[in-house]
Amino acid sequence: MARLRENPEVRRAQIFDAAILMLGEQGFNGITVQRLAQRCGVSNAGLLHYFPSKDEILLGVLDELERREADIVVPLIAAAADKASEGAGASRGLVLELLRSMLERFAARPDLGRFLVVMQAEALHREHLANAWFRDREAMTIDLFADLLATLAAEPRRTARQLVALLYGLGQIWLRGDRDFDLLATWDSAVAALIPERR
Amino acid sequence: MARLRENPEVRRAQIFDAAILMLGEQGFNGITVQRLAQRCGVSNAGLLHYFPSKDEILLGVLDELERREADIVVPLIAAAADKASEGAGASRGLVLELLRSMLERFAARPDLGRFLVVMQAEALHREHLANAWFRDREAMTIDLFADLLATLAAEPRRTARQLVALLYGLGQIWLRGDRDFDLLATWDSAVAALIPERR
Amino acid sequence: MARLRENPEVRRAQIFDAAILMLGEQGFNGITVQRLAQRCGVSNAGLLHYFPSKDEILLGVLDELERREADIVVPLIAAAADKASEGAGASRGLVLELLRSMLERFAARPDLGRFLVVMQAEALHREHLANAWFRDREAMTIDLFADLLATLAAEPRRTARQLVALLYGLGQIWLRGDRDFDLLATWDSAVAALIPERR
Amino acid sequence: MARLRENPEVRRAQIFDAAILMLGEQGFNGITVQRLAQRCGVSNAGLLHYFPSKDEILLGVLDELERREADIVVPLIAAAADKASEGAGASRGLVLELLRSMLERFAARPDLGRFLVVMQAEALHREHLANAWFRDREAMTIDLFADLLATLAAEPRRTARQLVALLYGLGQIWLRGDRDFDLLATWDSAVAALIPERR
DNA sequence: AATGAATGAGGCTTCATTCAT
DNA sequence: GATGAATGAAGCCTCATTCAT
Repeated sequence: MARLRENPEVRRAQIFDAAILMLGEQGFNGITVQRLAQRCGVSNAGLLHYFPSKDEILLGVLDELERREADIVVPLIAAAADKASEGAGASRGLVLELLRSMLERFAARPDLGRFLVVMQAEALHREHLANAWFRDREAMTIDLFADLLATLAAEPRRTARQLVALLYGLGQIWLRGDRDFDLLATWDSAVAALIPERR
Repeated sequence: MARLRENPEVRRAQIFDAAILMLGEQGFNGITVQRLAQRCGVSNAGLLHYFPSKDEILLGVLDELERREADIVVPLIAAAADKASEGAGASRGLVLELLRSMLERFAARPDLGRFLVVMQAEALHREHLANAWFRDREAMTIDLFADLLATLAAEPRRTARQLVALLYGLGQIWLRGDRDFDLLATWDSAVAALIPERR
Repeated sequence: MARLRENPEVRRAQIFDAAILMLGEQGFNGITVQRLAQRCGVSNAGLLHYFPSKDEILLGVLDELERREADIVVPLIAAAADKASEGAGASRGLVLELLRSMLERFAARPDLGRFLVVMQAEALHREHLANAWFRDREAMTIDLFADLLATLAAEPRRTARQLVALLYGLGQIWLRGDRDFDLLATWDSAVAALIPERR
Repeated sequence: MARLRENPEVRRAQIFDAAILMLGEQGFNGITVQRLAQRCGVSNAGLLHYFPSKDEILLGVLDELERREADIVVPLIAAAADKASEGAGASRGLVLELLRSMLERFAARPDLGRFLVVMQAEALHREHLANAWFRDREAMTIDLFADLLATLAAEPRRTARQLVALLYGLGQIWLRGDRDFDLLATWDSAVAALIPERR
């Protein structure tokens, strides 16, 4: 057998990508350590050398995702807050722009988007491994949106929920329909409608 | 063993309910013929006496759901169309009402809602047993909405997608958050924003 | 495949016998559900249809053994007690006879003897599945012997321990040496020496 | 990782001790190269650097034990033979003393005793790695005892077997019962009974 | 209608071992 | 001397399914 010794960092990244792909296709219960290993070009046992168990694979992926997300989202928000401080009048445009950039990230990595959409639904159940992760993530997102909308909407939390719902739903429809419509335009128009213009 | 001979119709219904519940919790790959049988108070083989295979259980449930849904939705739409024909001016109110009634049905049966939300995401994958079913259902729903919005929105299909997305997303958030906000009010306010008032 | 449907009682008995044989040869960690099943002419899963797990196989065997042993030993002791009550002077002979009959049972079923010898040693460890079973059994045996020796030995518990030790040890030596000496005679002579004749 | 470079001799001794301990607890099939390595503070591969395989670990331990034992027992016997040659009358006392010293060694190192007791039983099976070792050892011990008893017992081999049996059995009972009785006294009294006093 | 017996396939994980560093 | 990477081979158990009763 070709016992290919890879750089551990590379291997881990490779496993992450494959896991995101496969989990997004088949869900946690649908994948197999075996098949995941196969796609990574590693043996069954070889894969478990990096992650002690199947559970840890999912948790590891979530962990990594969280880290990456933080690296990206935090600066975005900081930037928005920065600009916003210059003048209150600018904030609606800034918020729309921020929201748009979130969807752009989604659209840029459909595999990741599918992973999130699928796992999120699977994790609805309280006993699911990833339930807490998605609960927390959702709560944080709603909180964040509500903060951003504080002065823009009469009921910021409600509008925040609507936006998050739209994000989930449009993403899913877009993925299911083989991306056969303009996701960004649909999103923008809905956002514009949901965040009322100041008079 | 108490070999309880049940009325077959009753048993089937009982199995349907249990299947919807468990599938909504754990997904198709998460459930087991064994465990489903257990919850129905039937033996492993006893369950498969009603459904030839695990696949058939899911397909059977979807079939049944489709039938029930048709029984309910068709009259609703007919009624709306009926009223609408009386005068074009009335239709916005009618559409809002119709949409609201759809969400009311969702809210009334959270187990069923969860089943749909979870299976729908799981079925994103082209190879999934239920992929076609959910694709068709979504296409029909979008078509239906687009028709209803024909004269109410500038881009009826786009608005239809937004509404469907909102439906999915709000449902999921509501379920995940233990129904800790007013689903109907949130929906109504979003719908009102997305379907512009005629001037 | 020849899907031979056996009488469940027969199957269980068959599994018991095979388990005793194999456990006596290879110990608990040395056997395999697979191999045990093979020797019983059942499939892997077929075996686990009778015992939910490998652990349960051992526990089941011990349970069954306990039951059988009780059926045999209790009457023996009752008989001894009965005879003994006729006249205290007779008891030494009775005790020797009783002990001899225990060893005869051991000699009659070397497979069972080996099972007990091997598992007993393996179960020395506190964490072993069968530790409690063998502890209890040993305590009971020592208690029983001590009772029988109450009037025959100056220190009944000490003599009881010596007898039990001899029982274990001779059994093991006999088995290891391919039964190349007269077990009963060796035992009788030791017992006679350890239980002093009344003067 | 702290790649602690240890003196090889020290490492080997350390591994021996850990192996004796773990083998005595869990038997050969119960231990794992991994776990043994862990207890030694070495990596998996690090352990196998000292012993080419798991089998070799056991064989190595037995080898080492044999060497140590020879170093101790040979002088003892020589001394006994020496004294014995002075006058035949002294030999019963000398034999009792010699036997006692064997048990004292057992009592002084319960971990080693447990190793011997457990492996000995496990090795009953002809196919066992250590079967030959324990057979040889037992034969030698019986031979030795029989020699010592040549003039002291009517049937030296029989008495020798009884003593060896007692040695095994008492050791095991003592270990199982958490050493809750006086091992040496129990042994001495049995030995005294089994080796008849000269008249 | 309903079940227990039985099974082949496969899933997660552990294990002893090899090899390059 | 010592290790991490990697693996093939099991091992226990679960699963969907079949079949005779």
